[in-house]
Amino acid sequence: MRPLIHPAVEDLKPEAILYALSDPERVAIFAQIAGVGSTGTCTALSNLGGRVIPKSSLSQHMKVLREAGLIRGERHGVEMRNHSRCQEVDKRFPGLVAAILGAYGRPPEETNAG
Amino acid sequence: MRPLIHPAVEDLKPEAILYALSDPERVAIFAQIAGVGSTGTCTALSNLGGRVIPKSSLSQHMKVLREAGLIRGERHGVEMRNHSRCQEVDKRFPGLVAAILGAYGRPPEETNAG
DNA sequence: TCAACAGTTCCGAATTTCTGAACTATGGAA
DNA sequence: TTCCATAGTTCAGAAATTCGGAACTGTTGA
Repeated sequence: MRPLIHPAVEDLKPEAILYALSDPERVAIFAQIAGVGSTGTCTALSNLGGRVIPKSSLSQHMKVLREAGLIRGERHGVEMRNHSRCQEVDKRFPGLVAAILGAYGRPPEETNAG
Repeated sequence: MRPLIHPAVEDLKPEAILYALSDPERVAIFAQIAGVGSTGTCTALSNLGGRVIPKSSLSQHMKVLREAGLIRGERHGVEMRNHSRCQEVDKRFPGLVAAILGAYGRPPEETNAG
């Protein structure tokens, strides 16, 4: 198992963030993680919006979000807990994540974006 | 030659906009078009940032930007003039384009974004 | 009618994405 | 320890997408 990659704030790339959030399924995952009261485990995320996401696909989605710098994953025993890095991203690219979630109709006030 | 497709404001999709702007080459093209004093023709856009973009690739990039609703293309005689639809997009998704261009280090004040 | 020009479409090669199957890592029970 | 269950990752082949040279379309002017 390779170690997880979490880019430093100064290494965040707009193109990676935009690409990660150009997929509605990843946006749903990210919004869930950024939302309040989510455990952010893959199990909790595998059935968003009615479709069951295969776990290999979900793992790839998480990797894309992680390597874009949007979420941070930490192993806790057998499970992985994911939480958003909105505040760090917002420091680097002010208003970006909030504007994107807003465009998708995911009000930033339900998350910690912005 | 198929007619050009320009989605109506109410049909704009965030995922298409994010995808279109997740490629730095397309961002450079879009910023050039959104910038002041650009003719917006393909010829004027084929040599941005030092690399010569093959014209078939450029045509595809323009199509992606057009169908995302970010630019509008109009035939004028033999050439195509492209101009940005920032103001329309901003009405639908306030602050989105400005935040994205800002993240790429393309100050919105040099364009008509936002 | 012809040539030049601006851009589009075609199509094969290269790259990327998707997902079932196999695998790794951790924790708990016996 | 050994075995099993759980959570997620990695592999690998199929499907889809992207890239770009060549051929093409449509317009203008000679």
